[in-house]
Amino acid sequence: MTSRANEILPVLEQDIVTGALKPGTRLDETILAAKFGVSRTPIREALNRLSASGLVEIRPRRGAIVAAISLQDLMNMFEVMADLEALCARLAARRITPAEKTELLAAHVACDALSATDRFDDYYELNLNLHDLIYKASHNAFLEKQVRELRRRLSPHRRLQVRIPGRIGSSSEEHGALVDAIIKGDSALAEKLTRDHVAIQGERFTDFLSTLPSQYLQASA
Amino acid sequence: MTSRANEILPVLEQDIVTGALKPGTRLDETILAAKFGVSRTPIREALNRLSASGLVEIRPRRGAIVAAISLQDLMNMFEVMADLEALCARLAARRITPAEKTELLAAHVACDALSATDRFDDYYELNLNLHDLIYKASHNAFLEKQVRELRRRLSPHRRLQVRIPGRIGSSSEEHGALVDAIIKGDSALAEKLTRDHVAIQGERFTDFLSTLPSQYLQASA
DNA sequence: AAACAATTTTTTGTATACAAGAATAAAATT
DNA sequence: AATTTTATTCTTGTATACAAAAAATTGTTT
Repeated sequence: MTSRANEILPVLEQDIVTGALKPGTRLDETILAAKFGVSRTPIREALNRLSASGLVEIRPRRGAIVAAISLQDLMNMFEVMADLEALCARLAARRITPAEKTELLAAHVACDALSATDRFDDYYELNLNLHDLIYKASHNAFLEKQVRELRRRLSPHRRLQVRIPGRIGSSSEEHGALVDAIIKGDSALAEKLTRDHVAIQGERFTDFLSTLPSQYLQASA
Repeated sequence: MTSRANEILPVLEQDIVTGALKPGTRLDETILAAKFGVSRTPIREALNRLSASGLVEIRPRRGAIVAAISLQDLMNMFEVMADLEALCARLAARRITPAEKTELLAAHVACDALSATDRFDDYYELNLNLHDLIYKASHNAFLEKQVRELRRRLSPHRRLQVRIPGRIGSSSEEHGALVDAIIKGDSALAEKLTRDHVAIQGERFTDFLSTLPSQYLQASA
C-alpha cells in the first residue's frame, strides 16, 4: 500500500482521460477531499502533479480545472504526436525482436478482425494496444513514456476523431502496411506510413474540424 | 506576487539545471523549508511538481532526490531530443517569418564570432539562444515547450558533451548550413542537418562515452 | 569483533487550523 | 433599474500538529 495521494492521482487521471471529468470542469479541493474521504492535503498533492503533466490547470488563487485546450493547442499536439509515433515506428523497424514481431502481427490480426464492424470502442482498445506494441518495440523507454503521456493528454479530445465514416476500414489497411514495414525492417517506410497515418491534414482534417464542438473554437491558455 | 511555492519551484529548478544540486542529492524537506524560510507545505508542493516534470524523483516514504539518470536513459533522451529538434527545424523552414529570419541570422553571426575562441560558457549561451529561435520559428508552442522542457532535463548532464576539442568550430559550421536551409525554406535539408547535428553517434559518441563519470555507468530507475 | 535485535530518533504523509485573496451577495448611490 | 461600493462568504495557500513508517542508534548475544 502506498500513500493516499498516490492512490488518488490515477483515479483523477482516469476520470479526466476518459472524459468523465470534462475539460474546464472545476476541481474543488474540498469536494474532492470529501469524495475520497481524505483531507485537502493529498488532493492538493495529486492536483499539483497533474498540473505538471498538463492534464490539470492550476490558476493561482483561483483553483484547478481540467485542462482546456484550444484548437491551436490540439493541432500542435497532434503534430508532435505524429512525429513521436513516427520515431517509434522508425526505431521499431530497426530494433524489434522476433518475439515482438509475433505479438505485433497478432495484435494487427485482432484489430483487423473488427475493421469491418461498427464496434468502435473495441476497435479503439485494440488500436491502442497495437500502437503500444510499436512504442515498446522502439526499445526507447523514455520515448515510450513520452508518447504515452502525450496520448493521455490527447485522449479526452481524441474520441472526436475516430468516428469518421469509413475511417476504421482505411485505418486498418494503413496498419497492415505499417506492420509489414516494421517487420521487414524498412525504417524509412515505417516512419513515412506512420506520419501519414496519424497526421491530421487535407480533407481528413476538414472532416475533423466539422465535428468539433464550439468549445475548441475559442482560444485558451 | 504569487504563492511561495511558485517562487520556490523555479529556484530549485534552476539549482538542479545548473548542477548546483547534483543528481542523486537528497532534498530534505525540513532543510529546504528552513533555507527558504517557509514551512514544509510549499516545499512539498514544489517537489511534487518537479517530480512530475522529471527533474526530481520521489520515492514513497523515502524522500526526494535530484533525478539520477542512467546512461541508457540519457541516450534515450538524446534520441528523442534529436527528433524533436529536427521537427522544429523542419517546421521552422516552412513557417519562419521575415523578422524571424533576421533574428536567426544575427544569432548565428554572434555565435560564429565565438567559434574560434575558447569561451565555452559564452558560446553555450549563444548556442542555446540560436536553438531557441529555431524552436520559436516552428510556430508550434506546444512543441517549443516540450523541447525546452527536455533540454532542461538534459542540461544537468549536457555540459559533458560540449567540451570535446574542436567541437565548437564544427558545431558552428553545422549551424551555418542549418540556418541557410531554414532561411531557404528547405525543410527536408533542415531536418536532416539537425538530426546529424544533435545526434550522438559514431566516433563522436565514443568520445562522449569516454568523458562520462562512473555515475552514469550504473543503471537507475 | 561481528551480527542480530530492540529501541530511539528522524522523516514522511495526512489532518487540522488559520490567514489572505477571490467570488458572491447585499446595500447604497446615481 | 442599473451600476458601483461595501460587506459577507467561500476558497485557496501556508503553518502547525500528529501518526506512521523508515533510518539510525544502542544494546545484546554469539
